[in-house]
Amino acid sequence: MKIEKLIEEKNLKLTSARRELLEIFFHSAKPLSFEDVRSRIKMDKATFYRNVSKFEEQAILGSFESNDKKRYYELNTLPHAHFVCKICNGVECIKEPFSMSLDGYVIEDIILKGVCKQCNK
Amino acid sequence: MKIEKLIEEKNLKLTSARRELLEIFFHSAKPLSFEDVRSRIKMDKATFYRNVSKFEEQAILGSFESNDKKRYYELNTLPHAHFVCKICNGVECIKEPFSMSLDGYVIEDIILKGVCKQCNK
DNA sequence: CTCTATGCAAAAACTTTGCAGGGAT
DNA sequence: ATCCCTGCAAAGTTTTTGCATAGAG
Repeated sequence: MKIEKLIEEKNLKLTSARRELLEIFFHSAKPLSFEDVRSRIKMDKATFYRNVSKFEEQAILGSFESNDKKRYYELNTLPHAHFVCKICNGVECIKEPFSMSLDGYVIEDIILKGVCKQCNK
Repeated sequence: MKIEKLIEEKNLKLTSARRELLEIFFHSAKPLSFEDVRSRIKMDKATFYRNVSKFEEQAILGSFESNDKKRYYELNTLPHAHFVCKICNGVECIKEPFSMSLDGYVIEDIILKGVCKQCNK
């Protein structure tokens, strides 16, 4: 199974906390904050943050800071942009691939801020 | 002078704290955090945050959350993108205008994340 | 058995709020 | 004189760290 493989490749120990955490990310279409994860499973915040940090170091997860002072994490898949709504604070992945270039800079992520479809009605 | 005019237009009182704060923003090429402002003038954090919030309500300032958990503020000028470096946490304004559109969404700001020119060497 | 991971509690970092006194109009 | 603004202190939020115990390999 992919979780076992992923953990083994990175020389980490597969604990039940890590399995549950990765399961959640594998099944989520959106980036998730600690609060989001916590609403799905009981996990100590220290365990959450230590694990997502480790997973980021290992390039399993990526993250960004939203408008609401929370950090959102997601699996490192294809590069794509994110949309953060300033009304509802919702976070969405934008499928369309981005291609923006700036001499001398490495662009790894794009965060678009504004008003989402829902709140725009 | 423009500061007096701006404050009067918005029906606010012109205090010395507000004058100093706006002077700093008028003379800065980059968005600034409380820490940045604090290194230039002595101002209580409550005063800083209450003022920048008020200025944001009045559309005098705009802001965004960076990678370092700090909020950066700047004068509301022409829409432009920002670059946040994940190595040095530096924030820069990107002059080139952006044009990105997504059906149903209102895009007001774009934050590019990655590695800046300096750190890329 | 050894070494890393977990959970709890306390601390850290940034921002917000309450309150009494001060200043702008 | 009135009403808004300021500074200090305390509280609120999210994330990090210390430490003893538990669990994976």
